[in-house]
Amino acid sequence: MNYFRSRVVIVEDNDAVREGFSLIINSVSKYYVVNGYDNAEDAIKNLKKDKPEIILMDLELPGMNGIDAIAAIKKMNPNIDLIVNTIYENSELVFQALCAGAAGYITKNTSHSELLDAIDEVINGGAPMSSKIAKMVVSSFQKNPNSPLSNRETEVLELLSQGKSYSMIAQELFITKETAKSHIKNIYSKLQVNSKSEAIAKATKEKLI
Amino acid sequence: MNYFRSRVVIVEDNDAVREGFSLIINSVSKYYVVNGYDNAEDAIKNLKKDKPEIILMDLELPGMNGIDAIAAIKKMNPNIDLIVNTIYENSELVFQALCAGAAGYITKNTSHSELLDAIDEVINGGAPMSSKIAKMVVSSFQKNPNSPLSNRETEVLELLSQGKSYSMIAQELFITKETAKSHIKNIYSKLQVNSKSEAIAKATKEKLI
DNA sequence: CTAAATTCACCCTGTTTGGGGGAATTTTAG
DNA sequence: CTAAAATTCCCCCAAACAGGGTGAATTTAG
Repeated sequence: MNYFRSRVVIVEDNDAVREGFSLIINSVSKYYVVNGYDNAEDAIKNLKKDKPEIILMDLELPGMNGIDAIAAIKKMNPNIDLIVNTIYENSELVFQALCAGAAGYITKNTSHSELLDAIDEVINGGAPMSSKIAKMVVSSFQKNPNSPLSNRETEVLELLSQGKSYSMIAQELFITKETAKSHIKNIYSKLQVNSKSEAIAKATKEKLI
Repeated sequence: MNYFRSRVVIVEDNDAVREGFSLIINSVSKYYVVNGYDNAEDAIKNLKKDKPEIILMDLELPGMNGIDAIAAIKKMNPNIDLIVNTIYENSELVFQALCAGAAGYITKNTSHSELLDAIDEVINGGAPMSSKIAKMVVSSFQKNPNSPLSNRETEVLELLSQGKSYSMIAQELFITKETAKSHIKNIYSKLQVNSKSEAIAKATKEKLI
């Protein structure tokens, strides 16, 4: 009778929490917790046997950390959807987890029904996120409004970041190469860098472009 | 008695849809639709008078388009939260809207209760997104698994993208400058580019790094 | 085990970039 | 109106980069 239930694996080092999740998830007929692990290594070792469609993953684990585990699992089987479930709302961790391949990221203050909603979401091809996480993710697209660069400088930097040379930039902006160079010099001085790629790196990091 | 109700403005060119939204939003005591517009220009003109906390914005509008309107409104008052409400699930538009400053993005097949939930979400500092949109946004963080580059080449490219020079890359990887150069030449050939910044631009676009 | 791919290394030459100046005109903000 | 910022243009020189070619040791995949 488990033929039509989605297979879920839980990786969570706190036994009480892990067993709690199991009960919640098994309480609905759509899902079925095939196994729970208190570390990533064991979960990975049994991947082929467990054949989960979904993994609920803690980040703070003994031994291999959750981020590396996500990358490893995604490499073994890209079809598995991983939902991070952690106390951390630290932006570094969130982006690392998503880059590693997490499909969703929910924090531990989530209610039982929201946990089940999150699983429903990934099953339906969505990306469940807690409120704060979603905000962080969306904000990461938005430019820094306090850019030290002038409009023209930003325009030049934008073209630089597209891989354009001085002369190509000059052409596109209908100015001479020397003027483009002058803008670039000013950009370097404002950003305190001294090369194209450094400028692009810094501008990307600070969301100036 | 409207003192404690959040002020909402609706920008939507379809009269029936706009009036429908008004009814739904006004049906809950937390919100209050101060005004509805069938174009962005009028909405912007009346921003100071309307003083909305939230704007529900269509993208397909006569005259100024929704993306530019979002940017303009955010520039005038960064505190206003904009929720895009559109039929488009096109990735270009989604990212443009978020880059312009949208706090949320929901598609038009959303139910009345989900619309109200979305407004609740932004009020609480979240970023409401339809399922597909959230997936697109999260996927945008993930690397392309079919990179033509070798591991070493990816490593070199990563350092390039951080603004490092040939010699710095050589140092960090414990190889000679000439070897680093050799890798970079191979990268250029594989990506069909011929400069650092072009390589970075292409690699970023194709999510190779 | 063999072929292919990756990693490493060197040389030479021409182009692009970066750092140092200086200077005029137009816009913007107080 | 006026001072500051932004935008435009120019020159010279040194350093970094790109393109060409060559060759060998080491891993990886079939």
